[in-house]
Amino acid sequence: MPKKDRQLSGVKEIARRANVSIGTVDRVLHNRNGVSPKTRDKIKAIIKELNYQPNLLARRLASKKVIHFATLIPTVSKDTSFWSLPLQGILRAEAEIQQYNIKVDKYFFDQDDKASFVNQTRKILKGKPDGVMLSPDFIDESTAFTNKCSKLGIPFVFMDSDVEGQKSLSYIGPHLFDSGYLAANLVSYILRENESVLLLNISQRMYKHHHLLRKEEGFRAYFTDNSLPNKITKIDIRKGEKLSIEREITSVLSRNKDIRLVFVTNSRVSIVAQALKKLKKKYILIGYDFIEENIKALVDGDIDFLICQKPGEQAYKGVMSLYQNIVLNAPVDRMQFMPIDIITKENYQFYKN
Amino acid sequence: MPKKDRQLSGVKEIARRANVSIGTVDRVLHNRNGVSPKTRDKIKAIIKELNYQPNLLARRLASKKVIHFATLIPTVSKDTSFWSLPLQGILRAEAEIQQYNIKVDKYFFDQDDKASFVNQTRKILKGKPDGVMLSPDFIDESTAFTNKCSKLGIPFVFMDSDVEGQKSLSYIGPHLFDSGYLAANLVSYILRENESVLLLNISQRMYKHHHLLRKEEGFRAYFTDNSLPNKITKIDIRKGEKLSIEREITSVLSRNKDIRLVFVTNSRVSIVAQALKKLKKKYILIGYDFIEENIKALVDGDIDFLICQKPGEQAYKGVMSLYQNIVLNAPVDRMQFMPIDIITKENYQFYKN
DNA sequence: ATTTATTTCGTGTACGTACACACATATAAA
DNA sequence: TTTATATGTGTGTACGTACACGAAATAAAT
Repeated sequence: MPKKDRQLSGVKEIARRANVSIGTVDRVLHNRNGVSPKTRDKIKAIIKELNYQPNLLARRLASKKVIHFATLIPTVSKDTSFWSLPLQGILRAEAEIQQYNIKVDKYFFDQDDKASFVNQTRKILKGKPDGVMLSPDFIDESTAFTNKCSKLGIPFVFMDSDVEGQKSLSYIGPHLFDSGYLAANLVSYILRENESVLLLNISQRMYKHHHLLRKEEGFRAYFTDNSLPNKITKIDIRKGEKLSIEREITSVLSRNKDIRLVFVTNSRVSIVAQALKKLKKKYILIGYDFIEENIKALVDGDIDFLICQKPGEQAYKGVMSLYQNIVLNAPVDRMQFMPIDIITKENYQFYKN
Repeated sequence: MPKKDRQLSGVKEIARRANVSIGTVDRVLHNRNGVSPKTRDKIKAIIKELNYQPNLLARRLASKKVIHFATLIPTVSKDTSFWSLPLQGILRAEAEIQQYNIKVDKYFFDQDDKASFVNQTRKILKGKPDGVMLSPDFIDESTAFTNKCSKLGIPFVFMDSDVEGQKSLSYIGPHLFDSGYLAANLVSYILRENESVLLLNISQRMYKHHHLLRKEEGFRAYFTDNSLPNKITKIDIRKGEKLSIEREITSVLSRNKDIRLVFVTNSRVSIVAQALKKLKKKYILIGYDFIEENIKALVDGDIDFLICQKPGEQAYKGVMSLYQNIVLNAPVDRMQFMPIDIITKENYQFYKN
């Protein structure tokens, strides 16, 4: 009886009911030609009637064709090693699903070169992938790209940062607002009433600025929600070289003697650490991301807290979400926010990414 | 070359290297006897060397044996239809995975009868399931049960409520504290300064009380965090019958004329709605759960807000998590908090569970 | 009518694993 | 020495689907 149950669907059963061979059923299932309209309609009707759901495991096993995923992330650059972890996550996911005849084509772009991004998206489309995961750093260009994907029926997921309004399968990354909010919560425990905060938005890249703003919003929201009395001094730094950054910071700090805590809204915090080190006064320093330079500064006591999002996990989940959805046809959460972790000198060694 | 790549692992390759047949390899893989210690060791070494990962798709396809999941949730009782939605979620998950030779055995217990719970857990263990999903309503009994599961190597997931400290695969359910916090946020928009709140914990079942307390904590935390001036009057009601509930409520309200908003920490809110209806004064009423009685009261304007957690989704995810982990061997998030939704008269019809 | 295209369909093999069965060899009992 | 019983190993078929190949049926051309 259980045997029969299973037999009751499947190509064989369809073939039996339609008085044809499974080969013919297979042809209509894949919209291949070589089937007369009459039998095609008949088979289609039976498929509908039985509500046939192909066995995805068997399908993947038997299929000759390789499924291609494309990933598009920044290259690991000198000024931040951030992207090496996501790459590892991608590799880990690939190792896991490669046995199912899935290949992950890895594309990289230069964060400072919009053209390289566009260039890579072109290459990706040329490769006709079955799914795409990208870090949509350049918003307009990402939008143009994912629009094309939508048109071509290629599912895509965003990682690390989101572009709202796009029909992405999923977003996997930090909840920017919340992570700013959390940072402020941390700050509230540390700061005394008469002390104030320096909030630093350091980004050469204009297009990334809205990320920082989200975090800033969250940060300020906490202050408002809890009516904290502390002043927040904010400066935007658009330069790249250390020296001018240091100069700006030193200048602000000398003007605002009540500042005891510096909050950097992104991973550039290690540069700030170096700047603060040269000053006599000891500042509390909070910033983002579990990257080499920052860990080093954390160990040295030059950074007090790092707020992290397991970047490797993010990328891993991104690829696996494609697998879940495309291969296994399983639903995937539209929003997959990564947990927000607080890393200190004491616990960083236990932080597995 | 790609063909070879795939060939390079798999039982066939192992067999080739060990100069045995795949049958023998199969025997060591499954720890079946009938293999000489010498060849067994040899094969084991090769398996390790190749870091052989069985093709799970093929395995499931070929396996004769049915995988059994057991689910344990309350029966749909008269006083709350809450559990019909999770049941539907379970059914939906089952429909999706049943083609992979997976069966879901559904067990139910009476929420008012601890013995029935214990009884069902016994039955479950007798059935030797490959995975279990349960709503751990009775904490001690659940702990005893899941401890046995751990000992037997049976993975389990908690749904709807969590028991901390257990080695569960995952918890899928609401974030109780946050949902209370959110409720308070809602309240803060509604209440004027001189008005106050009535907080109602209605539960006959003592063991469920800590759930309500978590929500209450969250609720109060928001008031503290934002230093809201409004008074919170709280009463615990331990009765079951409507009449005495109504009497208690009426009594408190008559004593506290400044109350304009009633917050019920669970799904029993529809009973409160009926009580409030009889009074002249119009109260704002907020409660929990998308169940029939509550929806009706919502439509009638007797409840203003319902805070929900997509109970069907919860159960669906619970079963699917077992599938992910046990069948596909994919990692599963330890904590899967459901989004907290706010339902009103205006949007309830669009709330798909 | 016969040949030749063309359309339509069936058959066989493969994917990687599970498992029943058959067979061989070795050891024990007759 | 023969028969029985372990013990070890190989072979074949199945799971549900994909796809190449070839056969049959039909249509078009001669």
